[in-house]
Parts: sequence; structure tokens; C-alpha cells
Amino acid sequence: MAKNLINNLKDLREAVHELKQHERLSSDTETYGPSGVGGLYPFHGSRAFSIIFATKTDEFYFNFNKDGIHKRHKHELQTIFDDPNRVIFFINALFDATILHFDGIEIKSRIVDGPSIARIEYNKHGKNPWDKESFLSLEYLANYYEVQQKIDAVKKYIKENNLYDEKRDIFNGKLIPLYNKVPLDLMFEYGCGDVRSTFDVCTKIIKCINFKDKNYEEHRGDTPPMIEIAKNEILLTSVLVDMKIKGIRLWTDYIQKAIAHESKISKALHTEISLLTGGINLNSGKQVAEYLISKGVEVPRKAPTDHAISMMDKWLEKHDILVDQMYRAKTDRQKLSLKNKALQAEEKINTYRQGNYITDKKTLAKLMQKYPNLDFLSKITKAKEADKKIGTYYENFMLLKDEKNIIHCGLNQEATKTGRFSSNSPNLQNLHKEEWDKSKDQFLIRKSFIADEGYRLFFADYSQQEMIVMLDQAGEMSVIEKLLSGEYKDFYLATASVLKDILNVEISRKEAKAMALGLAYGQGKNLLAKSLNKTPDEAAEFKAAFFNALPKLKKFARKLENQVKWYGKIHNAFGRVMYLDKEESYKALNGYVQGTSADITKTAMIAIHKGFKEANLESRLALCIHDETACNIKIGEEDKAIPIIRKAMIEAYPYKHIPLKVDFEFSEINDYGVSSWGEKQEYEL
DNA sequence: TCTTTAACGTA
DNA sequence: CGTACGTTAAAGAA
Repeated sequence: MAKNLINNLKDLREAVHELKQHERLSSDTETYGPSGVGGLYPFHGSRAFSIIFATKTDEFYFNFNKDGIHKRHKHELQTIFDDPNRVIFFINALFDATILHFDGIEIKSRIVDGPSIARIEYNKHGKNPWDKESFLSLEYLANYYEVQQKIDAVKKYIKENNLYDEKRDIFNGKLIPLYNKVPLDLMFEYGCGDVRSTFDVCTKIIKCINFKDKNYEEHRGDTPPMIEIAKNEILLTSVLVDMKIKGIRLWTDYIQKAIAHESKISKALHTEISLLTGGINLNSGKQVAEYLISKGVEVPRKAPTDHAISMMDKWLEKHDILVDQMYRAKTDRQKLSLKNKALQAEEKINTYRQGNYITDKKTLAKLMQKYPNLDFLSKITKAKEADKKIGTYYENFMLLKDEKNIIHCGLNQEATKTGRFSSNSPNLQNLHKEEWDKSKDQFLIRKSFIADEGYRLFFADYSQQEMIVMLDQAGEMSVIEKLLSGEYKDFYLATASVLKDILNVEISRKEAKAMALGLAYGQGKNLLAKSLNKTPDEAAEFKAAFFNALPKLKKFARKLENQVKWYGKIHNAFGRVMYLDKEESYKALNGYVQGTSADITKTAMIAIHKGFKEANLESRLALCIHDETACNIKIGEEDKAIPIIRKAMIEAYPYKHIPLKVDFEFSEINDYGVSSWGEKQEYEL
């Protein structure tokens, strides 16, 4: 075991030669400048001052700081990353790969991101408030896998010597630690420790996956071993690196216009509202509720949360102690003070018991019908909507973009229990899906995102992905046959038509989709009744009819629930594990279907990326929104690119009875010369 | 200053 | 018992 400090060119070349002898390495970068959220900061000036590697036994710290090798030699490390058969372990691979990209280094080796494969092996930790360290962090993994812990001397040194940038973080306003000002000997120990932990953690994760595959075979039923889905995630990481670096272009001219438009709406409404109310904060449900109550409106309250109930218990206990003390108190003064404290406790208990006021959009809409004279109600919804569009979307996009107007959102492969992606900085998976009217020049949030020049955006989405996967895996043959024969063109529309027959209620396809999935995943009659505006009995009648058509589904769900009860976990069709407590067994079907669907889409993305590369296309993947992939397709490449996407997506699902279908949409170049996400239309092949 | 909650958007 | 996410700002706790 030796730690090597590489501080001159001769050593650099020797170390590179040595590292190239190894099949497996771990790597890490130490950076200066802002760092944190979503691996976004390399695009905002964060750069490496050291690049570190570990082999099975040794560590190599390449110092490119001011007291080390000149940074123009960084690219000499490229040859380490050239061998496609070499495996390189990272923690947060997307961050390091991006940092290396800015030094002209491209990783052609196999990238293994520790957190991503850890979730395959031990998918138990979400973002639980009781987990002090994030499951995804090296601290947590080193602790869990019992390898060398992180060295905290550096953080301590920074704090003691007040080594922070003059400027604060552009996103969260926090202090920026200056790691490059930490003495070399400290950084050297720290960096070497990190790559050592990274190497050992990743090695151990793979060992654990193989061990569990071998020893718990009966837990998996007929699903593949977990190592297969781990390999998938490993291939996916490289795809995501490419996607992250290239990003998605923003239509900044449009955004500025949109901000002006929404601000105008907001300003006018706020003026009117403040005349009515004398000035309250619309973002405060409490203030809104109190104003409404002052006008004689009955505002509903929410049932106390679990937290509120535990707080209630806490205060009850305190209250009893205070009362007890009060009776024992010797002086009147003491008695009075304790009595007041007890009264305060009672107040607390009451506020927790009553629950908070509900002032969401739906509730306000209901109140609007009840109190048609209150202008305030409609105005508040509109004003909040405009404010949110500005604050959460348009202005945030402008803040997050890089200097070339590119958004590099986090598409996180490891963040969810089911295996889906999550998206952040910005979250591009929850942008408003607004109807586009071709004849109008509208302001739509999705119009903010456009294709590169010479490209158009194409969207390929799985038709009814989750429902088809569910019916297929459950072996629901009667419905599958109807879908195959064309008798049911669309399961959700069929659901809507059954509803019309039974309860004479007409709903949109979107509502039918939410309802069908909701019912399948265990929605109760009371909630269903609410969404239908019918009685619980009527809702139950429809629910029974729905499940009469799906006799196999309940059996399938029960099988999964039993797996939870026996083993405390389920494996989806790809072998991915999801742990559930016994009380959560009703979530098993959702976990299975959502997870299987997610792995289908992930598999497809790997194949699309590979297909484009092999065909030498410049078109590229841009985004994944669960059951939909978005691509930047170069004009002229459509005839090659579209079949690649279609084939990849369809073949990603090894179906039992019914294959998945893929629909295409695209955005034509508009009058302003751009192809925007908000203006997509059907694509006829 | 940090944590929790409500609201709101998507699949 | 639909579930799975991320972001924002207010309110409460420390």
C-alpha cells in the first residue's frame, strides 16, 4: 500500500504508465469554485486542481494546483481513460466526468458509479429524514460497506482558517470552501483516502450483488439476477454523461418575453388583491385562510399529520407535568407562572389537533362556487399561478443555464426506489403540459426548451406503458386479446366508456388514465367518489365493474404482496429489488410496474445511444420523462434516427403476450426559426 | 440557520 | 391506504 504524490512531469508519465497496467481503478477529482447541487457546477466555473486514482493497492495523487504540475498537462491523463475494457469507479460519476470534460478528457472506459449500483444491491434508503447522511454519499457508503472512512481534517482546516471565497454560492447563497487553499499534505491524505474508499466500496458492492444473486435465488422467482440490471445501470451512466455535457438549449428571447408577460398579469392581480385585503402574502396559506375567515368563509382544515400527532403527544406530556408542578408549587407566583405555561401548552395541542387550513387550488375553486361574490378567490389562484411560472420556471431556467444558454439538468439514475429517473436543477419532468394552439402565439413553459440549430426535437413515447406492462405481466389475456385485435384501441378510453355506461359520467382520456392507474394501484372508493363527484357506493359499483374485467390482476398483485410478506422485498421483471415494509405491501404492484417500466425506458436509452453512435449520427438523446424519450434529431438524419429509436424502444421490453407500442411526435421549426418542446405535433411515418 | 409543511406540477 | 418524484416559500424550532 503506497500513496504516491505526483508533482512533476516525469512522475506523471511514469504514473500514467503504471495506472494503465490495471484493469480496475477508482478516480476522483478535487475541485475549486462552487460545488454541489446536481453536478451542475462544472458548467458554472468549478474546475479540478487535482485528479486522483487508486488501484487495488495504491493511490496516485496528481497535483495540478499552483504548487504542482502545470494544468496544460492534465490531458496527458487521457490515455488512462481510453481503454474501453478498463473499469473506473467513481462516486457521483457525472460530476467527475463533467469536470474532466472541461480539461479535455473524455472517458471511454467503463464508468461505474458507486451510488447507482449500490441501489441495485441494497435499495432501502430513500431520502429519509432520519438518515443523517444521504444514502448516495461516500460517507454513508463507506460506513455501510465497512471500508475506510472519510478523513474530516480538511473540512476542519477550512473552518478553522476561514478559507472561503469572497463570493457566495450563486444558487444557495452558502459559503464556498476553498479546497485549493488547503495545504498539499492535508489534501493529499484526504484525496487518497477518498479514492481508496471509492475503490473498496465499489468492489464490495459488486461482490454483494454476486453473493445475493447466488445465495438468494429463490427470492427472485423467475426474474433475472441483479447483476444484469447493475450492468444496465453501468452502461447507462456513460449515456447520461454525454447527455449532461451536451444539455438542452434554452430559448432565452422567448423566456424574457414570457417573464414580462407573466409579470404584467401578476402585477395587475397583486394590485387588485392588495386593495381588497390590505396586503397579505398569497404564498401563505395561513394568511389567505385568515383573510377568508374574516369575510365569513368557512375554510376546511386538514387532518393532523403523523408529525402533528407526535407533537401533540409531546405537548400533552409537557402539559401534564406542568399541571402536576402547579399543584405542588409553594408560592402563588410560581403557581401563576406554571399555569400560564400549561395554558400555552394547551394552545399548542389545540393547534396541532385542529390541523392546518386547506387553501389549495381545488379547495379555493369549491369555495368560489359557494361564495360567488368573493372576487378574491379567483384572483388569488391566477396570481399564484403567474408567480410560480416566473419564479419556479422561467427565472430559474435563466439562473441555471450556462453562458452558452444550455441547461444541463440532473437526470439522476440512482435517486428513486423504483428505478425511475429523477430530474433536478431544473426538474424537467414536471413542467406544465399545456395544450398548444397552433393558431396562437402562446406562452407555454415547455416552449423554453429548443433544439440546437440544424436539429429538431423528436419525442417517442410508449403508448400506455404502465398499463400494458401490468396487463402483460399479470397475463390478463381477455383484455390483451381485445387490445391486439383492435377491439380496444386504447385501454384508458375503454375505461372511460365503461364509466359512461355504468355511472353516465363523461371524463377525458387524461382523467381516465389517472383513474385506471389509481384503481389498479389500490385507490379506495371514497377517494374515487370524490374525483367523480359521486357517492362512495356508486364509486364502488364502478370499481367492481373495472376489476371484473381484470380477474388476473388481483391475483398478480396478491402474489407480489406475498413476496413482501415473505421476503420484505420484490424483484421487478428486470430483477431490480425494491424493499418494502409489511405494512407497505399494497405498494408492491406499483413498485413492480413502475420499476419494470423504468427499466424498459433505461434499456431503450442505452440502445438508442448505441444505435446513433454505430450509425455515425450526430442526433442525440436529450431527455427522458419516464415513458418518453426526447431526442435532438439532426435535419436529414430522420430516416435513420427514427427507426433506431423505434427499434430500441420496442425491443427493450421482452414481453410475454403483448409488445409495447411507440408513438412519435416532433416540433417543427417555428416562425422564429426554432423547434421548441412546447409546440410538438404528431409525426406520421 | 435549519427543518418541516403545504402546494403544485409531471409520469 | 394510488405511488413515484423536485422546487418553492412560509412557519416553526433551535
